[in-house]
Amino acid sequence: MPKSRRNDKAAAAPEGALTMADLARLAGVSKITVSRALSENGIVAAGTRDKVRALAAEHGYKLNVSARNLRLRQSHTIAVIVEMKPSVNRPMSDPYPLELLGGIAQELATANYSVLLTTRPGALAPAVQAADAVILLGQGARQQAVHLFDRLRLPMVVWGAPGADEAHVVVGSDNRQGGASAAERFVALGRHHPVFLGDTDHAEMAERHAGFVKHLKTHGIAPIIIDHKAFTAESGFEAVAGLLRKKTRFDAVFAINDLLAMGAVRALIEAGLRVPEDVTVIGYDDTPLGAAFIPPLTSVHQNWHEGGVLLARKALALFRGEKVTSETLPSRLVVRTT
Amino acid sequence: MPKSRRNDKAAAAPEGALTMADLARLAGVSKITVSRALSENGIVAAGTRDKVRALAAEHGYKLNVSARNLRLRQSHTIAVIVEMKPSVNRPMSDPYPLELLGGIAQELATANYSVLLTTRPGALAPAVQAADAVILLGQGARQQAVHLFDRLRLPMVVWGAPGADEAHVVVGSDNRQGGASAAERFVALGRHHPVFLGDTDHAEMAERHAGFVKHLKTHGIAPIIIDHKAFTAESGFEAVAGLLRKKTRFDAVFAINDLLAMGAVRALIEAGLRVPEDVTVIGYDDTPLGAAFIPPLTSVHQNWHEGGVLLARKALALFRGEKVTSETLPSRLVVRTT
DNA sequence: CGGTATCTTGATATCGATAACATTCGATGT
DNA sequence: ACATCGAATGTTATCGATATCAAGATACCG
Repeated sequence: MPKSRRNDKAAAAPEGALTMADLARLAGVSKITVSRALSENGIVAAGTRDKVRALAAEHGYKLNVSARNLRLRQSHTIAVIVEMKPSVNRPMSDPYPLELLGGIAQELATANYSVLLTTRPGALAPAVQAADAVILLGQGARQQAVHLFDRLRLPMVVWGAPGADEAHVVVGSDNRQGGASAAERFVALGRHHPVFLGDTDHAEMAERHAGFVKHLKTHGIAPIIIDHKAFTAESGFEAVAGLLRKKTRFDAVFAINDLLAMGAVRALIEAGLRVPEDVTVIGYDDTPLGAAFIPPLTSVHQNWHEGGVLLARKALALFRGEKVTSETLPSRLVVRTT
Repeated sequence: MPKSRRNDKAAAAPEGALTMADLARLAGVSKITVSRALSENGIVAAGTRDKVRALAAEHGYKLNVSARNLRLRQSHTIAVIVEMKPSVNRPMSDPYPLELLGGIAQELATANYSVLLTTRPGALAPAVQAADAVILLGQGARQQAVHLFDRLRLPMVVWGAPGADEAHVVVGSDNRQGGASAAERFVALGRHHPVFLGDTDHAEMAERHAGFVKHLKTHGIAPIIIDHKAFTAESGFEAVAGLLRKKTRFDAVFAINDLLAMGAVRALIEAGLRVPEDVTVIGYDDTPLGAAFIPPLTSVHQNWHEGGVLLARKALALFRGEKVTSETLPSRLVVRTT
């Protein structure tokens, strides 16, 4: 069946490829009238508009996007650059980028925009450069981000921690508050020897750390900090096992990641301790896995979907030349068993 | 700064928007020569080509994709329709769609194609309809898929199980073989009372089930089948706990998913059984989580990245009118502790 | 009934790149 | 020396939609 496809094109225009000119002929009006009738804000007599729209629907008319974009000198496209390979920093095991993408796609679809997906190496493709704006996911707001921005010269919005780098519009979760909410719970539970588990170099994690430490300080508590580069359950296990071996005294663990938290819980249970009675544990990201974990993990939830929606809106606003500011989404502690 | 953006456009073309005509003037040749010089297979004198290319690079010339696509009557775009919301069948906790997407994006980028990402509701957007082909992810090869195909009238490739529905080109993992490889290992380990844990209604899972059962049968073994709709660790835990309560005799568990497998392992360990000595467990998908689990999970690995690459290639081939067939990727058992 | 305001529609030019056909020029053969 | 061939480049037309400016139709006013 597909064999003749190529020829179909060259031979007969029909092929279902109706143009505005065709519609115009059918309706007995001019091209431009069809254009106006089909557009949202075109000024046409109600009767004409209805007739044209009916015809368009009947014949399955499809707008030629390239032609419109060429004429309007814009692409109606937002490029999303995602880091899709797993790495030390991003175990990929979480749904994070997908949920963000879902939010972005949904929001842009309602605005009649398209999502052009690329990985970093593909960012120099002409189609990307023609985008109306760029959204950056999973790059960590600094380094390469700036670089790409310079090269592309496009309005850009970044997901991450609104760090010192205020050159970009950044959307991200309130990691500081997330850290604080964990601290808050520990205080409420009367824990006095909390442990922080995670990489304090990473921008977003550093925020969680800062919020955590600060809140504890107001209660006169200084946590034990375990600066851990890896993000796996195994490393969480090891870290806590190490503490236990050294007979360090602690009664609470805040991990910057559900995986680490799960490893920590395992280590505690294997050592014969009770969770949460002896040691209470809080993770981060509120992954489905943490929720399905046994015992179900208490974790800080980030609203990724909404984050995606926000990224999309800001990208569009930026393109339109509106004033756009960075924004931080609230995170909230989801209390389960641990 | 962005305030004047709109006017910039209307006012001065400069704005970095160099066209072929501009380049032609600079190089002292005609537009078409520039076009040929910049294209891969244009016939131009080597000297001219180099001069033009140098100029293009120097001035940062960017091809206007809309114009090219309009003229060539194709979009150089493949639409990827993904189900991005979590569901009973797809816990989203696995990297599955992202890795596929990564493979697709990479392959299409090298072919100078763009990836247009949409969710199902966005599939009727003009930009999607203009795509050269469509790739469907996470829809389960039947139902809606056909529907969309009819509506869109586009070459289409689907990720999933090459079921009875041979109307489409389907790329997927060899789930039957995956199931068989689990059975094979159980046999090799001398286990005689294996359990199958998973939803046999779901197309892909049904394949795993079939392969598993069939291979066991050749060794005269009939597994216990637990037809389980949920895909969470908790439900895996419950299922195995139930078996233990009923004092069912079993020495091996094959779960169609790492989460279920992890739950199963937990149930076994909590019941005082040793894994893998008393009961050996095999999961599916080889997720980073399973690998980081304690004990590290033995699991069937699917090559998603390659799957993405294949989907992309087939989509392109289909568009070009070449003959394209469904294809099944081998899966392999990754043996770890369990 | 003339004249102006309003509404609706149309003719033309244009966005930027490329295919198809035309042309120029030097080289080669006899 | 002339005809012919082929490489290199140019001219023109075109893809489909829309902004701009102009014109026709209708209504309303005094």
